[in-house]
Amino acid sequence: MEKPSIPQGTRDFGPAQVARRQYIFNVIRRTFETFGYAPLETPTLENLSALTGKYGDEGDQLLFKVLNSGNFLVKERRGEITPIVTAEDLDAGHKAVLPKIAEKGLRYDLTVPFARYVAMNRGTLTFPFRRYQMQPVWRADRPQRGRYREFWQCDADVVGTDSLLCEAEIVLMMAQVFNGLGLTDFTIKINHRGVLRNIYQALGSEGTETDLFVAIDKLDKIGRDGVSKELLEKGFSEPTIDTLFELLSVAGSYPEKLSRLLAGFVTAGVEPDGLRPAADSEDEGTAFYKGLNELAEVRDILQASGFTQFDRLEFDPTLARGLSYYTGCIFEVKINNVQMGSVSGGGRYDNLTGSFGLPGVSGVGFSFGVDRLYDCLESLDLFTETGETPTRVLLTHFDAASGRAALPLLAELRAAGIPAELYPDASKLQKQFKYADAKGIPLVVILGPEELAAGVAKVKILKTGEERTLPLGEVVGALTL
RNA sequence: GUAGAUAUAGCUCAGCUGGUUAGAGCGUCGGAUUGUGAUUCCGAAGGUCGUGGGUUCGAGCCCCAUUAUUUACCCCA
Repeated sequence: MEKPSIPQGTRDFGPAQVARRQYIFNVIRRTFETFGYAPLETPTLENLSALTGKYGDEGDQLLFKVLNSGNFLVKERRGEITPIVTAEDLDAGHKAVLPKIAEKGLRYDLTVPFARYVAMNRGTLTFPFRRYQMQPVWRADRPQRGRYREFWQCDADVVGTDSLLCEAEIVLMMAQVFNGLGLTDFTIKINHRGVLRNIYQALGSEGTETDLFVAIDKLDKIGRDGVSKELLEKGFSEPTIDTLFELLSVAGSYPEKLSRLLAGFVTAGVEPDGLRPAADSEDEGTAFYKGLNELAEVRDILQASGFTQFDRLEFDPTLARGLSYYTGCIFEVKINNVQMGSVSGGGRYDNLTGSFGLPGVSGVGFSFGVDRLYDCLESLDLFTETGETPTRVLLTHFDAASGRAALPLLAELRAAGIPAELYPDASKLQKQFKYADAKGIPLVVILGPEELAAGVAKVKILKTGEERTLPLGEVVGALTL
């Protein structure tokens, strides 16, 4: 017989796990709704063409493709058979064959399907449109710690405004969720694609932007030497790399880093996005860089909103993030006292709906990785007690007569909203008690021949061992209290 | 895609330089207690040692292949 198994990188969730996961979902959902986001669900399958090209080359390779149904090799119409995959296609390799045999794919994230939805429903939506979405996504990645092939994201996005209030609210929501889950030691990292572009410009535009971003994103992981080595291989010169590290080494608080980078960009002669008139003189004004400026404003809005956890918010100019659709602010959150990749991330995308025929709609959003949050909470032992079953009361079963006699009480309990079950078999009472104990059911009602004769029921509280005898008619009332 | 580790009872793992009938703890089931759980005591069931080859008088142990799991890289939630 074949050993039962499930595909690599997927998991079953037992009752206890589901209860814990629901707890996480509820904290997130409550936060999203508090900020005015409305729920949305989209299909598991998307047209492959809607997914490709949005996540960079690496991302495209991680898409799960779904084979066309039926005979995907030939098309038969009125007896006429034409090949779908030709010999030339096969010669050209899998990349030529793929789009002909797989037209659908599993969603890779929730942001791109959302952009597709917005473009399709532009006529009926009221902008700015805020939506949240909690659904599984799939990536054909090699599974390892904190990485699964099927995992759940909780996404909140707002489109149709480029107000930085939205960015600030993302920080507020992130903090609210982590605080709500009891995860106190977190760091929200923030950066801006504009800052990264300015850094690239400050280097005199050597090499390619992507190579630069990919390399510096790894700074905290492989260190300065590792990044230098990688950049040298990508064609950056040594003096350029020195300039880079000088820029990246800015230290201090969030605002201090901003002003130091500003000075660095001016020194390097980076073309500013404009000039801001000086406050009281007739100077030529100070250089104005959109990225730095927006980061400063996000912080101002947070301050005005009563946000206090600035020690948890870090401006990190090395944060890059791989998803290629980001254009403005970018976010990433790490839980510090546990070894786990980022548990949340997001950013602004100016033109994601453009690829679906709706240009000029800016959006910003972020996402929580539920599975990683779960792993963090578990390794930090932060789950409060969650039972294996919702059942609160177990009715015991002695024989056919007592089992039958318990049914009215069972119905009464359920009608009163108390989750209850009757042990289905007339097993030994010992066994029924063991069952209640193993499942964490707090109350056992004993309704045997003796009790029935007297018109009473015994209610036992398992935790304390306390047992009370009540008239049958008062049981539900006593348990409701 | 690249590199490493692991695979023995339902679960977690022992198993000596290759040597007779492969062990423990937990869990399960039964009994002590025929109407009272979690504690205690007694007992039982449960394994073709991932799979397929090979070396050997003899393989859970050594060699080869294969599959699965897992860790790191890449990338990401």
